[in-house]
Amino acid sequence: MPELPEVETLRTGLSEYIIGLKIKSVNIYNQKSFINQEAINDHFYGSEITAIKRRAKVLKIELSSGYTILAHLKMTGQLVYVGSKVFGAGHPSDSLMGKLPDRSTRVQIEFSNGSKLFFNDQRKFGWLRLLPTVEVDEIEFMKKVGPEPLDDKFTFKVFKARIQRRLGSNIKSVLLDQTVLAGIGNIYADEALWGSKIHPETRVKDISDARIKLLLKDIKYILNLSIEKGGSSNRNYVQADGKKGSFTEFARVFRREKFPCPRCGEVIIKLRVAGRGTHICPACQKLN
DNA sequence: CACTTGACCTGTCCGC
DNA sequence: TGCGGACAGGTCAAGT
Repeated sequence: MPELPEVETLRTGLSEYIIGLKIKSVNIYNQKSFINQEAINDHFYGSEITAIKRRAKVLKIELSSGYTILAHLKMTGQLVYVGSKVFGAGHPSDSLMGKLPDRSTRVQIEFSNGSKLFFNDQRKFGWLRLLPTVEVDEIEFMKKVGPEPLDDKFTFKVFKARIQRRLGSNIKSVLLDQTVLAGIGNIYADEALWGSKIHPETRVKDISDARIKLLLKDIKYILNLSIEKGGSSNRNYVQADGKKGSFTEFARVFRREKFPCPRCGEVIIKLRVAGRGTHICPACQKLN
């Protein structure tokens, strides 16, 4: 899915558009895409959106009813707001008027002012889940998920201790492990490893402190840069108003196999690590 | 434990 | 053009 920068971009966009709106109705086209539907009648209809937060790759849309909609987009989920009736002609979501819902729409939420929020998800892996706000941080995922990498408290010392919980594992799987740290996925794992010149199959115990320091620095750099660019839009991801992010243009190795490494000119290759397509510069990122 | 594979789904792309 | 297989930004469960 959407990794941390994409979900964060979505959080910002949605906050601008839907905070304060009142939920009028909901259409659920795919039952599995909306968990805990039994709470809809009493805690969904008529409530207002009060805040939108993010933890790891999960969005928390808080309602005045004391309930929260959690949203996980997984690989292909989108939350798209169509609000031309509110913003008038020329709003970015204009181009989507009349195009949604489409065959990938799993849930449609209509607000009392006539605007709509669409949850589209080609592969149906993502979900919305309605539960009491006080229970959000008690669910299994929230309890076990690792720290936020962009938090000021996420220092070298913390990062090192977190990754060294898995000393014998290759660094790429560890970066993808959400219980070690939150929010990194396949794109930013590859980008950060290239930035710090670490081969993705390097075992954690073989990485020096100096290198761990560089890796942390690059993780923060790359996540912040991507948020600034509105996230990556390789395939399915779009922002809250349907626009694409531009980070992909700044990717240095991800899906750039056969292109030259921007640092040394060597040809970028693609491998399979941790069961995922993995892109490296074989000259910059050597194993040992 | 660490690691792999399969499952969940749909769509696209590539080679024959 | 059609068909089969591989692959796609994520996470879980089960198997080795």
